[in-house]
This record gives sequence, C-alpha cells and structure tokens, in this order.
Amino acid sequence: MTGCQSEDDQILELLQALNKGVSPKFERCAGISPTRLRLLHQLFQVEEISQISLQREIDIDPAAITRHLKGLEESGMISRRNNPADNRVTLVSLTPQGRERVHSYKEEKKRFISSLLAGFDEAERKTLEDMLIRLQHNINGM
Amino acid sequence: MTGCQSEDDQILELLQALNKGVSPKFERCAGISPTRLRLLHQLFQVEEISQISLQREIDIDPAAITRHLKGLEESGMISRRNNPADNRVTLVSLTPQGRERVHSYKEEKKRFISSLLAGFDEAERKTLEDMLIRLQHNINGM
DNA sequence: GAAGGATAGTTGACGGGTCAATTAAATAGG
DNA sequence: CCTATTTAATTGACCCGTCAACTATCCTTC
Repeated sequence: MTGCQSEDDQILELLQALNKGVSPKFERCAGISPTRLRLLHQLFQVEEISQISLQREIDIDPAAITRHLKGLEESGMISRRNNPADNRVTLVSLTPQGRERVHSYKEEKKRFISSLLAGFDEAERKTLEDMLIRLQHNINGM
Repeated sequence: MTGCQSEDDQILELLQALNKGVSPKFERCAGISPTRLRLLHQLFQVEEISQISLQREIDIDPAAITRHLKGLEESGMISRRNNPADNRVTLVSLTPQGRERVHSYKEEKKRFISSLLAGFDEAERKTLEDMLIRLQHNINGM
C-alpha cells in the first residue's frame, strides 16, 4: 500500500490514512457522525445557543451548520426558534429526547476513544497530544 | 474553540482539526490536492499501470479514481488506453508534460512537509510515526 | 428617518469521498 | 458451445465540507 518514500512523507501519508479511517469507524461505532456529535455535545452543555456561536465553537462552515441542524431537527433531536430580541439569530436547543440520546452517544464515543488509544499509556497520550498540537500550530502558521 | 473534556477526547478533536487543516493547506501550497498528487506519484514511478492497481495502491473508491483520472486527463497530465490483452482494464500513464510537472509538485510537497514537521527532531519524528502507525492499527482492528 | 454597512442564516454549485447498480469483457464449467 | 461467474470500470445518488451569492434584520450616522 505504500511505496519507498522518505520517513517524513510517511508521516503525511499516515495522517491521511488515519483520517480516512477515523470518521467512518467512529460513525459505525457511535451511530452518528463525529461532527454531529460535536454539535450535540455543545448543545448538551448549554441551555440554548445561537447558530453562529455554535458555528464558532465547532469551526465549520455556516452552510454545513444549517444542513446538519436541519437534519437533526428532522430527527427530533433539536429544536430551533427565532431570537425575539434579534430576528437574525436562530436559537438552537436539544429536545428532551435529544438530550437523552446524547448520553448514549457519549458512551459510545468514550468506548471508541478507548479502542483508538488502546496500548497508549498516560505518558504516551500526553506526548501524542503535544505533538498533535505542535502540528496544528505549524499548520496554522502557513 | 474547545470545551472542558477529557484528555483523550482532546486527542480525537485534535486529529479531526488537524485533518481539516492539512488538506486545504497542502493544496494551497502544492497547487494540487493530496490525493491527486498521490496518484501522480504512483504513476511517476511506473511506466504504465492499470486503474485497478492504482486504486489498490492509493486505497480509494474506484469511482473516485475514475473521476480523478478524468480530470487529470483533461488537464493533459496523464493518458489512458485500453489494455489490448484484456479489454476490461485501462492502462494509465503520465504524459511527458505530466512527468515534468510532477517534479515541481514533489518539490512543493517536500517544502510542505518540512513546514508541517518544523521543530520536530529525528527522534520525535520517529516517535510520531510509530504512534500514528499504532493508531492506524487500532482503527483497523475495529 | 433613510441610506449604508455589518451580521445571521440560507441556498446553489462544486470538490472529494462513499456505496449500489450497471455495462462490458474475460473466464469457467457443464 | 453456451451459460454463469468474476472482474474492471463507469455512473448516479448521497454525505460532508467549502465558497460565493443572496436575503433579511439590525445598527449607524447623518
């Protein structure tokens, strides 16, 4: 699957391969896409929140937010209403059923992360986290 | 951008954030998408190759291969012909111009990886690579 | 208070990936 | 031989993200 390349090329390939693996496996395990769970997670720890705040927390395109929320609304997990104090903003909140479901999703996510990090001890996890942060920082600096 | 979560949750978030950053930045730097460059890279070190072999090397969906190759063909980087010995398979090869261009793409990629891994010494790169491999392995085992 | 600019959200088009169904060719097996 | 199966590639439909254009509301400021 991989040819003869420099070590550093390998790291890039690995990052890409890893990413290709993570999302589908996550979704298969948790029963929801990572992004949607992040949305629900945010909503979970807040009574009600505007789409724009949600978008800033999650850091994806407003268009994506709109469509995800539309889907989540159709599945009865969330509800939306206009902010009477400012008709531009729509306020989003978990429905009771949504709040209920998030519990089990979070359990699945926990299990998923355990499997993902199986074999990594505390020190290694910290090292990995630091390295990922450094990579992120390098990326941001481009 | 991130709430209060367990350390391990952080790692998953970081992986996702990193991935979100890498591809667009790569494309901006190198002038081509990572996947397409991987395709070209494979083609570069081979005279001619069937789509199916290419697909197995790159490990993406056949549909994606078809569409990428269509694009690369339109831009004059590659050419395709039927395998006279087996009319099911189409053989793909770099055009001379394509082969020429790959050189500069590879330069850009190198620069990109240097920036990405800036501040990582040899030992750290090795550690990172090992960890990514272990993560990949954990994923595959799901 | 009307004009102009910011802000929130939606929509459409597009790139990149998946899966499922289809076509065309090759290969077995009765 | 002719059918049945496998294989390579393509296509269409969908999900997820982006960007750009648009609408609607609010806020200035003159």
